[in-house]
Amino acid sequence: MIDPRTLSGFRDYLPEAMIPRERLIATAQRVYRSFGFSPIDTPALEYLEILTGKGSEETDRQMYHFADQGGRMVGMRFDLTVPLARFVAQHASELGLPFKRYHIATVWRGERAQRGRYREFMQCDFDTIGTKHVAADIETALVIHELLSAIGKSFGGESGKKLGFSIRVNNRMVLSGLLAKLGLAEKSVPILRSLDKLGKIGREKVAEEMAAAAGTTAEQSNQVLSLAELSGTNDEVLLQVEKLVAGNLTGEEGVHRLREILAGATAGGVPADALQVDVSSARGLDYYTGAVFETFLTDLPTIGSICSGGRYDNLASLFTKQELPGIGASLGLDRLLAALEELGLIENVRTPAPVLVVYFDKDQLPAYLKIAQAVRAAGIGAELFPEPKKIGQQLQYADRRGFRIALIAGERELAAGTCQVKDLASKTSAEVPLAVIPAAIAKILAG
RNA sequence: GUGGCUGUAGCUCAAUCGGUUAGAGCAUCAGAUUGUGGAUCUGAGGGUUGGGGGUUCAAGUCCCCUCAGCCACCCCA
Repeated sequence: MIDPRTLSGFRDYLPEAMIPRERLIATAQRVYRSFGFSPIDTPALEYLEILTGKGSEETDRQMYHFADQGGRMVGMRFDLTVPLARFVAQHASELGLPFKRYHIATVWRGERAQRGRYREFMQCDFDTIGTKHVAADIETALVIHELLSAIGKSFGGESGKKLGFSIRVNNRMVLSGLLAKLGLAEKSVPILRSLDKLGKIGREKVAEEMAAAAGTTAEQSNQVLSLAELSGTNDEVLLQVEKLVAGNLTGEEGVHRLREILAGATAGGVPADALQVDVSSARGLDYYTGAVFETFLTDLPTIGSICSGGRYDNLASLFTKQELPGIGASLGLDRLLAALEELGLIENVRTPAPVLVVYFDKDQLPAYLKIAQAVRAAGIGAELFPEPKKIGQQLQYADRRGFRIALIAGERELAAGTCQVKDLASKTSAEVPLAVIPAAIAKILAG
């Protein structure tokens, strides 16, 4: 016998996991579409040269790649942003700019699996290509906020539990500006990477790491750290940042754009405390050039960011001479799902249909088929139990799968042209004429 | 990819110093004289103790390798 097993970091999805997963996908689709983003898809495999050298050395190392049967070097997509850059460069003339798309698909990363970190997982990306205007930055913040709010309503809404989250905003121009002032512009990648760990390892370790990785002096490290350590309200932080980068155009522009994002988000209906300026948040991906976003769950920050993104103004430059700036973010669907599970926000439902038609009288199959079809015709999912087992067993099945309603009709009811509509949660039952079954069900489902 | 911890039934766990045929609860399935569920009772299935090798008269228990999970690093959704 072959041991049935799955690779490390790769998982099966049982119905109780897949039902909330599909619900999450549907929520993301709805939100993205409501902002005018269009769906696209791209291949899981690309020529290796398309994918490598876009994120960082580390991402190249984590990429799954191999030679195909024809000897071509191919890679499995590591994210959805790099394939998007290729896609837009290839189809720019057909798409027209600006182009807004969403893309919900699986990506693969060959890193060690952990809680909330998998080797195969789904990302839900949305991006706006072809504009540098801050309106796109603002809209990105709005979409992230709307997305997480909608997910909160869809998942904890009825149980009374709230899905708390906070969005951290930064702009890399602020850091680049300061680094330029300090004569460290060339060293920005290692410096940003060290800085990103500030919350985790503390100021002294970061300073040590910067000195080792980028050769910064104590004074330079100190300047960079003093920027990252600023605290207070968004306005207070920005005032201080402004002083530190004063005199550098890039830095001043970064501060200006951060202010515009905050103001725009407020105008767009985002509560003031939902967005937090965090100057130390830099993100490891090298391709970000401007605004940067990260989203953390208030009750489970340790699982990491569940929705991150930012502005990249020259990602497509490797594929085309046309200037294609972009901005967007990605919802980590599987990580979020792991978090929701851990927070107890996922109800144990193993059926996608709310109604079970009991196969009660073995000679009445046509009547049951007719009833089930009438319910479906009304837009409500209905399953007919596949064999005439004892009624008690069928009800037990309905309970365990999480059905909301059972339809029971025996000889007596069918002769009278009626059917019992049983609310499984309240254990109450009403006998109604066959014609009004859908209405009776709809009433229970709505209540 | 590096390091640490862990691995016994589908799940949660027992099993004395290495000592006979590896147990229990939950879950699953089947019943409890055939028109109403989450309870209870009875019974059944399910394990080469993650896999492989070694030490020993004897290994779930000790050693090595390997696979998987968790944690840290790295990185990130």
